[in-house]
Amino acid sequence: MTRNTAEVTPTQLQAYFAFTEVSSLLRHAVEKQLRDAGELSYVQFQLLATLGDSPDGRLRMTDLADRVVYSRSGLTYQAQVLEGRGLVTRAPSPDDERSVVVALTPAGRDVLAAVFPGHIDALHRLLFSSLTDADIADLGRILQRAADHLRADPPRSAAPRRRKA
Amino acid sequence: MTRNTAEVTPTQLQAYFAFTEVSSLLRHAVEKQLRDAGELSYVQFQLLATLGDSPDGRLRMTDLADRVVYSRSGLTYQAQVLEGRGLVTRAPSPDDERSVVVALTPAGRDVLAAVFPGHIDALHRLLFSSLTDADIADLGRILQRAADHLRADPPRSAAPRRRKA
DNA sequence: CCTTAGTGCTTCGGATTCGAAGCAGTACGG
DNA sequence: CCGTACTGCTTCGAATCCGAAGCACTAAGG
Repeated sequence: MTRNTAEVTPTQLQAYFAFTEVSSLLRHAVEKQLRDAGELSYVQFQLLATLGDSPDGRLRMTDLADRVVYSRSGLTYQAQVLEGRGLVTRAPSPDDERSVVVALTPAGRDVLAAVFPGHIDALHRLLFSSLTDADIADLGRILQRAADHLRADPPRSAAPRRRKA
Repeated sequence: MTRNTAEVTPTQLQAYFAFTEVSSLLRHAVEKQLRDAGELSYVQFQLLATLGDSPDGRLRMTDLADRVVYSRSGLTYQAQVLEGRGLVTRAPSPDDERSVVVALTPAGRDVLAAVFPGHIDALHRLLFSSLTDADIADLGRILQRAADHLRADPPRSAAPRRRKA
C-alpha cells in the first residue's frame, strides 16, 4: 500500500490488449469451427486432445483439469457428457481408491482424428497465415516463458482448502 | 477437399499451445483478482474499461459487443446487471430509435478507477515481470497483426442473418 | 405511400461454469 | 489401532452464456 501503482507503458498495454483480443477472437472462431464440423465444444476438444497426447490416453481427473486449466467440478460435468457419448471411460484408480482415471476410448480417438484436420486448417487460416515463421517462433518462445511463470506462482488448481493460519 | 490437410510444424503447435495456456491461466488469475478486489467479473471490467476508453464514455450495444467480442444477448444481460448497480445507463439513441446507447456513469468511473490499479499490478506480477521489454514489444507487434487479420475475415458479430442464396 | 428486406436489441430455453460444501479414501502421529 | 488432517471427486445452487426466434424501427424500391 505504501507503493504507488506500478506504472504501465503504452507498449505493455498495447501488448495486453492485443493478446486479449486475439485470445477472444481465436477462441470464438475455433469454437465455431469445432461445433460446425463435429459435435464438440472447445473444452471437450481440449480434453480429448490432452488425453490423446498423454502416454496411455489416460489421466487422473485432477491432472486433466490442471492441464486444460479447468475447474474440477466443470471437469466432472464434461467427463460425464463425454462418457455418455462413449468417447471416454471413467474408472477408479487401482492405486488410490479416491482417484478417477479418465481414459480415451477407440471411439474417442476416432472423433479426435476426424476433427483434428479441420482444426489445423482453421488455425492456419485464422492465425498462422498472417504471421511469418520467425514471428511464430518468437511468439512460442515468449509465451512459453510467460506460461512457465504463470504456472510457477499459482498452480491454478492448487491451494483449494487452505484455512490454516 | 482435394488438398490434403495443411501441415503444421512443431514450432507452430508449440506457439499455439503456449498461447492457449497463457490465455487460460491469465484469464483465470485476472478474474480472481478482479473478483477479490472489487465486485466485477472479467467481462464487466472489460465493458466498463471499453466504455471509459471511448470518446464520451458511451457506445451502442452492438459496437460494445464487437469490441469485447461478446454475444449480443450476453451483453444485454450484463448491461442490465451493470445498470442495476448504477454503473452505466441505457437509453435509446436519438438518431436511430432502434439503437441503445450505453453510457458510463460517474459511479461507473469511480469503480473503474478503484479497480484499475490492482488490475495493473496483477498484470505486472503475472505477465510482464517474466518478459523483457523487447519481448513485450514483439508480442504486441505480432499479436496486433494477428488481431487485424482475425478482425478482417469474420467480424464476429457480423453475418447474423444471412439466409440468402 | 406500401411492401420487402435489413438492422438492433431483447426474450427465451438450454447448456455450461464455478465455488462451496459434502462424501470417501489415505497418510500420520501417538 | 484411533483421531486428525489432507486429498480427490462429486453434488448442489446460482450465475453466465449463447443461439434462435421475436419485436420494433429504418431503408429501398416501385
